[in-house]
Amino acid sequence: MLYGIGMVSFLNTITMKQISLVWLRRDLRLDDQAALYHALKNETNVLPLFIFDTTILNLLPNKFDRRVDFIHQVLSDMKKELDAINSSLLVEYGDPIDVFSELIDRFTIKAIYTNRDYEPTAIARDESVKKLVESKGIAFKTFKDQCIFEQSEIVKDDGSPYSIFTPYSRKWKSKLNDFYLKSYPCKKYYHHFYQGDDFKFPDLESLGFSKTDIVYNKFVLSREIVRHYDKTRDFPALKGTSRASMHLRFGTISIRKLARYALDYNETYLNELIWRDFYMMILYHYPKIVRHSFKADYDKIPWLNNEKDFKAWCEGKTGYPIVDAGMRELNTTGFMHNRVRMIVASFLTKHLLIDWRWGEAYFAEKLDDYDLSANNGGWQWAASSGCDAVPYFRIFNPEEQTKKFDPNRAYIRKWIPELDSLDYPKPIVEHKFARERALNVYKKALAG
DNA sequence: GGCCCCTTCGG
DNA sequence: CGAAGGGGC
Repeated sequence: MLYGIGMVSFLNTITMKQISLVWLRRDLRLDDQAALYHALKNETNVLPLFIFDTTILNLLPNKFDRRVDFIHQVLSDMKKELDAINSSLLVEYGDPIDVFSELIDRFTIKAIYTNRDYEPTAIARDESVKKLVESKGIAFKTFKDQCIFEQSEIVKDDGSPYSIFTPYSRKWKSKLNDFYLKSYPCKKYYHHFYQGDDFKFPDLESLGFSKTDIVYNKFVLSREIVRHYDKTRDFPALKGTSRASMHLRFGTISIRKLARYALDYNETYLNELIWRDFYMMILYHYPKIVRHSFKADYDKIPWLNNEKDFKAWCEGKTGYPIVDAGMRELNTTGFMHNRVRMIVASFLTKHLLIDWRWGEAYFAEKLDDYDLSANNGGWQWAASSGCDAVPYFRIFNPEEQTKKFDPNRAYIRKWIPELDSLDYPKPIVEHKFARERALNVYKKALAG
């Protein structure tokens, strides 16, 4: 009897097709995708896998999360595309280590292909998965896909990483050539996709989440916006930015495609893409910045961290219209124009002397395009604690920023309809007083 | 064996 | 694009 059961599972194993997995994470597309390309080129029976990672999902306080809904919609589209070529998509739910333990028993897996992620927790996760699968004789192969240049590809002549953007970007541009921007021609090897069984696709509710107002559409970059980017990007009332951030975050657009556009049409736009590479590189080399100031001295600042002020900032009730408009845009849509992100971050860290970590955590919760490297970089830039940050004595004046970048107050009025009524709050702190206070607190902390 | 040219190939 | 490698001389 025991012999019989063993025999059945033995037969199942040897008759089962050997497959290779492409573990999708923030690269949710089937074209110009590095890991997918290499898997399809080198292997047969290639099956894409996505894991709804409970170690991430369990930390999301709001079950109406646009990001989870977005991923779910993207995967649903992808599955249709794969179904159409008689292939499939494997979607799992759980801690990746447990999921892979289970998959190793369920399938005969030859190799796992995936694209590198540079966040410390992702690096640790991938290390432990690699250890697990390699102990079972399964290859674990990783590729560069998220950025143009990663890790130590752009370093100073002595091999050390840059911490100043301008020389970094110069080196970046000098190293760039068409080959780095070339699209990975995945379609050429589509016949190597796994053929056969259809795998169950979970609905959003079974993952513990609910439908939101987000609708996923394939991202189309506007050539006109990129062409005029340098002239329009700072005006939040205009449609002057590419709105690519969420697609870059989840990989529904290829960075190479955007960089080709940028190179052809607008240098300023290209620089913004280089900032993205720069901050990913910085996070890779200095993972301590997740919790600590890049410039250690700045962790000596005695933040006031007034809860009432923080709440007013979060809710868009500081009495500073440009700040409040930004926060309301964020709370309502999950997005905030980048010029306004800088203004609200400067206001929180300098006017209110609230720890940049509080602001960053709030953005992490609310931004649909939230990305650790870019957000940490942006917050530490505004707080002056970061690499190549704004100097501490440069404090954005909200009124001056408004005059320059929202002169007709069109953006402000869009988000604050009650602006001219008594319902709109008085400023929670006076600008001149707050500015002097910030200067004194920063100066004293950095001197001591 | 050494050099040059041309093709291939990598991310 | 630029490096590497094969073939011809």
